Amino acid sequence: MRKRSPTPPGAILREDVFPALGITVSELANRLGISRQTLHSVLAEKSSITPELALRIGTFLGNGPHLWIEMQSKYDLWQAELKLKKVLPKITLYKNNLAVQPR
Amino acid sequence: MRKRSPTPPGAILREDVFPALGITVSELANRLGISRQTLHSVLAEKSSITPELALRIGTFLGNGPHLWIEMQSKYDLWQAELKLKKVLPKITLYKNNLAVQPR
DNA sequence: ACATGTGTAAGGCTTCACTTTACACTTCAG
DNA sequence: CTGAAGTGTAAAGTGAAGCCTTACACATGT
Repeated sequence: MRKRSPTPPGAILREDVFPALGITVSELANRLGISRQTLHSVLAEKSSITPELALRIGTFLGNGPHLWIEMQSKYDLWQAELKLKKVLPKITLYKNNLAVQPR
Repeated sequence: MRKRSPTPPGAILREDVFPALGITVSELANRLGISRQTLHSVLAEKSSITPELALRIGTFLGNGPHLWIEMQSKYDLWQAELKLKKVLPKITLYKNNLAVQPR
């Protein structure tokens, strides 16, 4: 388990990618075909990058959706680990009961 | 874009992994800490493998969540491509307007 | 002064995962 | 044969999440 949370994809988009584009938030939203508020909510890390949004961004940038999918997945996994850290230890490892049916 | 849909993770679980365990669906659900119906719904491909569930399964099997996360991601991406295949072509590729502000 | 872009909030819609309760069916042990 | 256990399925209810439209306040720059 990693020590600290992976950077939220919205932060990467807001701090690294978006500034390099030289367009406004509103225009980017238009180009992506989503509402300005939806994009804003992602940039503000209020909502996550859905597969559809990854596809839109990936198409617009020309780099494909994978980058964003993976970033979001890692972030989601981290969140899930946090949420389940109390219950996970209760799940006992499966041991292959090689003893099937004695004959 | 791939030609046909990736195998749903639920199918892998149902056809490959689960049969090798030698336990009942009810018991697996118990071990995972989820309801029998929830597990059934995944096995029947009615619902997907959430990050939390991937964590539970990965912990139980001892192989970690990544396998399931990735399988689900690929499946979700395929679904999204299907859903957006009409609108994606409308997203025009970003061309770096290297011409910033003429001075 | 006015237009444009932005942050933010609210209301409403829709989808989805998950739970509990419930019923019908099958299989198998006693 | 009877009953327990496992299963497939469905319904109802809850909560979370993404997305949209509408709306308002604020800043900036022409």
